[in-house]
Amino acid sequence: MMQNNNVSAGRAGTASVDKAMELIKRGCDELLVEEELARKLATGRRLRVKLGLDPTAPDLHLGHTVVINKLRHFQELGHQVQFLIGDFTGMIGDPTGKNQTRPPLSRDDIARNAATYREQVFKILDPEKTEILFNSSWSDKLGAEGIIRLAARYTVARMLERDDFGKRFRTNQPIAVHEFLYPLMQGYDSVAMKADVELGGTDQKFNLLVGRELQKDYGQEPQCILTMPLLEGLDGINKMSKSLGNYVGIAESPNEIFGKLMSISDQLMWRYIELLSFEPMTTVRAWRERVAGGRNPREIKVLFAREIVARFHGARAAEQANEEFERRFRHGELPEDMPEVTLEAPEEGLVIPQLLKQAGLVPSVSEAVRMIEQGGVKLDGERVSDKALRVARGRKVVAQVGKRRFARVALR
RNA sequence: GGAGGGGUGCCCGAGCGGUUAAAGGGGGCAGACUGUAAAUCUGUUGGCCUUGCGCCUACGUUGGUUCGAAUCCAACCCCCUCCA
Repeated sequence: MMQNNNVSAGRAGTASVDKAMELIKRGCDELLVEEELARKLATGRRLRVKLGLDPTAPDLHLGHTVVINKLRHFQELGHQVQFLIGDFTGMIGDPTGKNQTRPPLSRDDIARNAATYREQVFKILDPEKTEILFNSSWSDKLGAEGIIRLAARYTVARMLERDDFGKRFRTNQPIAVHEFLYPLMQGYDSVAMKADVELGGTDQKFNLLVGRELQKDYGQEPQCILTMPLLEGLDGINKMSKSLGNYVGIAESPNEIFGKLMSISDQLMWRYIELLSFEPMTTVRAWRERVAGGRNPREIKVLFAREIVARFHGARAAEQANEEFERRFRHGELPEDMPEVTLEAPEEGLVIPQLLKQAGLVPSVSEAVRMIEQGGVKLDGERVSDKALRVARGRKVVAQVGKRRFARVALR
């Protein structure tokens, strides 16, 4: 399931450093400072690569995996990943972007979330080269005095360099004092971990840079920072997020993942491939040429969708999802399995809108009527145009609404 | 503490006494087409049934005025802007 891009670890001449740099830079937004990273790589040392995560919301989607994939690249190059669960910083709540405060999490919640992370993340990462850490283990020890000393190392002016702080300050929006602590604590994590590289989304750039500064302050070699773009959701406009419903969850079924990936636009496909595929760049370039030469982009999308399904569910599942998709959407056949329901019918039979509603295919009879009027309803493959149609007791039918909702309905 | 502005359907946003289940846009859904759950075009988008120019629910909350209110009045709740 995990492919090896056969780039071997460390101990390397400039040629392999160059190769490593190409892999590391793939899809990334910004790498600071490039020469420093090249130098670190050239030592042949096993680098400590840090990624910090909230202890909340462990339902990962493909957007989250963009950064995790990059960690994997580092592992392929032989380096050590340090997966940091921010159980201490979680109490502060990163003010980046949003303004709603999160409810504080209990120790149990955090432990459970960490376990879920581990489970999901190891579908991508190599457990042998991954360490999981909790920042409370050093932050708790700081105490009030330690935090004050830490806070003394940074100035308000520098804090206001962060775009959202600056903007809020200029427009008289509130900034709570503790919000300044977040970047500081995150930076202190890098000190405590002696991180060589820290990854994050583009929105994390400021926080990552604070880590660099603090490390210098503590007499350490500063970490390099690597930011990854935020992945657009299925709509191609907003960033992928669960609340917008434009996401592909990595725990979703093979058919769902496959279908959702097939539904992205032909243009967006390339973005997804760049950020999510592990295929070598040479292959991707060849794909682009093929499509530019008139090949159907659908073919490439299939390859990509299969790769992603295989990553989370294995190659067999990917193949089956592919076949199922072909059957249903190219040839318009019935899905492999569909929900079966048994409904009570009155003597004179059950009217079709009721049937659809009771079978759970539509949320209301009004919706059912609308669907019939629009020609979206089929019974045993036959389009239904009469909304007063009754289905007799004792019959078994396959009811369909649109292209994707099916049920096998028995009436008694 | 003072002065203003505002809360409308999934979201944004018009309406400012009747013909308003509420313009327009976004999103969603369906259909056509197709190369796919791409793109494009069209339609649709509160619920219920006895499908009728039917009934119920809905414009922050609660009351009131009126034959009739999202639209007017009162009180309350919440949000925003400016001043201090």
